[in-house]
Amino acid sequence: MRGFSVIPTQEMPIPVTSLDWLSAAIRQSSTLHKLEPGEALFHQGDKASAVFEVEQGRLRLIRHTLSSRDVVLHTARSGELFAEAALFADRYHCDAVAAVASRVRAYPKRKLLAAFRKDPALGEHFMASLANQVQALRTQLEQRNIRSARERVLHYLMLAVVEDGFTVPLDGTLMDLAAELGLTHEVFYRTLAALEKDGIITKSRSAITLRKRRLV
Amino acid sequence: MRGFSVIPTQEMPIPVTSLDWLSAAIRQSSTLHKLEPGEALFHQGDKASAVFEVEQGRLRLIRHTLSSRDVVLHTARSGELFAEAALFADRYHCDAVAAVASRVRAYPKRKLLAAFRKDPALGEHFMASLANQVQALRTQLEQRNIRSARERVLHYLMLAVVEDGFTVPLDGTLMDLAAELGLTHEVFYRTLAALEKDGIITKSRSAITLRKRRLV
DNA sequence: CGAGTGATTGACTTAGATCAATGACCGTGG
DNA sequence: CCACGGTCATTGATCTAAGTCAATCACTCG
Repeated sequence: MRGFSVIPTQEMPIPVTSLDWLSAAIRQSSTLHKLEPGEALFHQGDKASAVFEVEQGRLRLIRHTLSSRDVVLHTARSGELFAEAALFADRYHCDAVAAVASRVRAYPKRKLLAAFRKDPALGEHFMASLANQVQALRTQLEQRNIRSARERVLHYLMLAVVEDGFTVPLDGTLMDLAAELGLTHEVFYRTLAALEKDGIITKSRSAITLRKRRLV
Repeated sequence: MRGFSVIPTQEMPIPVTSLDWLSAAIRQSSTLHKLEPGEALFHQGDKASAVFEVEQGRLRLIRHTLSSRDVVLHTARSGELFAEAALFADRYHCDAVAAVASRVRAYPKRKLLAAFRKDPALGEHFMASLANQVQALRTQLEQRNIRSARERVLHYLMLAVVEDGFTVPLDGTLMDLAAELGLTHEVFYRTLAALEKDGIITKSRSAITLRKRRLV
């Protein structure tokens, strides 16, 4: 069984979709949108009316620049919340376009803000979730500063570890993990193989385990 | 004169130190701390009592892992706010250690929370700033997914542009910029040189300018 | 006027990307 | 029940762009 491990949210690198509390409180006023591949959810300059959650699929946030080319600001994946800044902005400052067929839940900005005002605890929740995301993203960025694949992977593993301090449960595919680390899957496989050969980790289908070490 | 350009906060890649409003409101209850190189500001497990701003210097946020080695979660630089998550956590989950002699301003958590409760607008401000940081960080991460130095630099330039859509003012040194882009300064210089040779940009001491292009 | 730092360019090396092939596994439909 | 197509995992061979080492020049600051 996967996807069952209880991982402290702070520890995890990315989505941290603990907007369950959000859903619970605001679900009823949210709406669902289905998008064809290539279809736009909103455009740069549109009135910012909602914050979104990707239920399924993948959306690209794209900025159109004056100097011709378009720039991808972010790719939002399954489970992620995006366009949070819409809460405080008047208009969207980029396009959101489905990269593949996607399903998106929209949380109306006014409702959210109203809910936050009415129930400050809810607002604090949201604030906390943002703060955690900031931390996680900064950590991921720090990780990307590590050039060596081996060190990068180790950096990740040491942080992705569960409470025992040694086990990293594997939830998705290794390919996805490779992408998250900013490595090609080939290099990632090789690196894991090398680490295993050097006795630094052991690897099973469901987890990677750091071996205890005496010396640094 | 540098450091004078007015850049919409959303656009910028990283610090976005628009906590001026914060300072204004809470400055008086904040305290200043001076740190020697190597000196710790707080330790993993300490009661989380404050959020900090680097006024000068550079701090490393370090997590101690069970599997011996320490991991750098983040390096906070001049102007950056850090340990925001302390607001919602009971204890710090990493050490903060001065990388060089540094000066740090501490904003007591209780004061901040109290202020947010008393003046919801202030809280919303803070929330907005967090949301913007999340966006900026995600964008920077997207940028790091671009392997080619040339494309990465272009990606950066197109987003760092001021309102005219073509001018990127140079505030710090090119070396710093290179680091921010995750490139060695040599490669960065070469890339800029190549882009200039190809007529895609022009470069002066104080700015880089994207040349208009007809075709993609 | 020297020391220190940033900017710049050349030469060389290498780690990671890329291309390719193979086997394991899994669901599905006949 | 099995053959087939698809995805993931894995490994080999090769290539190249980015990293590394190194040298030079311009500039600023005491």
